[in-house]
Amino acid sequence: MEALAARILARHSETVRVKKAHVATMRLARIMESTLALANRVGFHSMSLRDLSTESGLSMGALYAYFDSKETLLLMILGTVSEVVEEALGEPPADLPPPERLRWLLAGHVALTEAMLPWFTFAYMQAKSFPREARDMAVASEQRTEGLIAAILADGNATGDFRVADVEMAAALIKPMLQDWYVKRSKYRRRKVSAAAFTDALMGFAMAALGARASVPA
Amino acid sequence: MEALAARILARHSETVRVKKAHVATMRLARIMESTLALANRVGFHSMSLRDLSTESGLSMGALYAYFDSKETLLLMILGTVSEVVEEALGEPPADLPPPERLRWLLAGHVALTEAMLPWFTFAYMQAKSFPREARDMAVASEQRTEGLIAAILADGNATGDFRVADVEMAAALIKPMLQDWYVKRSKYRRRKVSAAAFTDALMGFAMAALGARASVPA
DNA sequence: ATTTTTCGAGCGAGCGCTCGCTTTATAGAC
DNA sequence: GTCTATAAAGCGAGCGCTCGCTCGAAAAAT
Repeated sequence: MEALAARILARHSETVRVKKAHVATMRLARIMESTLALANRVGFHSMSLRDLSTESGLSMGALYAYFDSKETLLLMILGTVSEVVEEALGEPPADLPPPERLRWLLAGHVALTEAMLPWFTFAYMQAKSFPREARDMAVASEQRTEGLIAAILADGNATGDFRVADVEMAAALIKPMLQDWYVKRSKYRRRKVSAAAFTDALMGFAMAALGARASVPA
Repeated sequence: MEALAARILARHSETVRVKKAHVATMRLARIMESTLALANRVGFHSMSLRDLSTESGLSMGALYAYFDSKETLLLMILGTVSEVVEEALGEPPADLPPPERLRWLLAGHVALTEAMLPWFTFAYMQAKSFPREARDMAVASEQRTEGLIAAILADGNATGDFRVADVEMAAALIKPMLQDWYVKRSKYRRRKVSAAAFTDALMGFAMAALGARASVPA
């Protein structure tokens, strides 16, 4: 969490008015934690900054030393999510054959959303009904993920590992399944499905649908 | 739209204070139209009743003759959606073999969400961050859909049409693909994917993943 | 003439955000 | 170590404004 706060501080150094980095990082971490908890409970829009003040233990004035508007607070979170996704999944290992590269991507996405669950649920749920910039950022990040899937499918068609008629459509169908892991997290928790079990099921489902010649070992 | 308004009137006859049915139906239809348009643009919570007053052409006071609170307005929409889903898809034709019954369900769901797109996007996007009753209603409706899929898969396993290891998991993966049609409607519109094309792609994808012995004709 | 429907100014509450002030941390002089 | 000057960080009442909602009166329908 503090590592993520440090990233935010680096990216928004101009709007954060607190000068000592270690203080700013610690407080930002607490602000993010409180914001995610509150916003995922009642929605970002319904979360008042007085609520956030109470939850985080900082005064109204102190909060505004870390962001200059509620929208900036929103962009801090969305920016962090898309940045982390790009870093963790943006360059699939080209040396792996497509089926294993697909598993790498799916497993990585599941692991990442598991580790940063409140961040991803926030980005998915809140971004829709908010200002242009915020929504564009969320849409771009989703398209990026879909593009990563499509690229692997196209490669797999070329190598003969997959037999996919419409690469874009297949990627468009795989992505919502992948997202379901964090969008409907409580459903899988209730059914006691582990991250590994979900990844295996999704991978098996996708491989069969993609006309893969043989299944890939876990 | 007026047919849907008539249903709402029947279900909320106690809160609607306007007595003449034809007046109430017409106004309710306009209120629903305006609400869906506004809420899908800026979010239900951000939509003020003054906005709704302007958009619908009714005064603040007139609006409150049709619902007693903003939350009731929300429940009117969510209730209509789950009611319509249950009526249209609640009883799959038992005489069809499982693969064709699956196609019936998927095609029906796509057609229904296509015909009532703003209603479904509203239910999906807004319900999350709202009062208990509203959220429970949305969750129950989604579980119902997933249950309908699972029942068909189980039947297909019994007849030998499908070879599905985990029926619940397979249904859990198919549903988000199905929902993607209306949740990400603009994506498919941009790519010029028709409802029929989407249904075919989804059906083909699912059948392959379910280990079906042969494909089903459209 | 009476009921039915619509109207919109107005209410109190709560919103995002500001700003004059207090408290806390830091650093040089002795 | 102690004192003190200065900067850094935090505070919270209060601003202007919009919100959901009400209600007495006007308008329309019967």
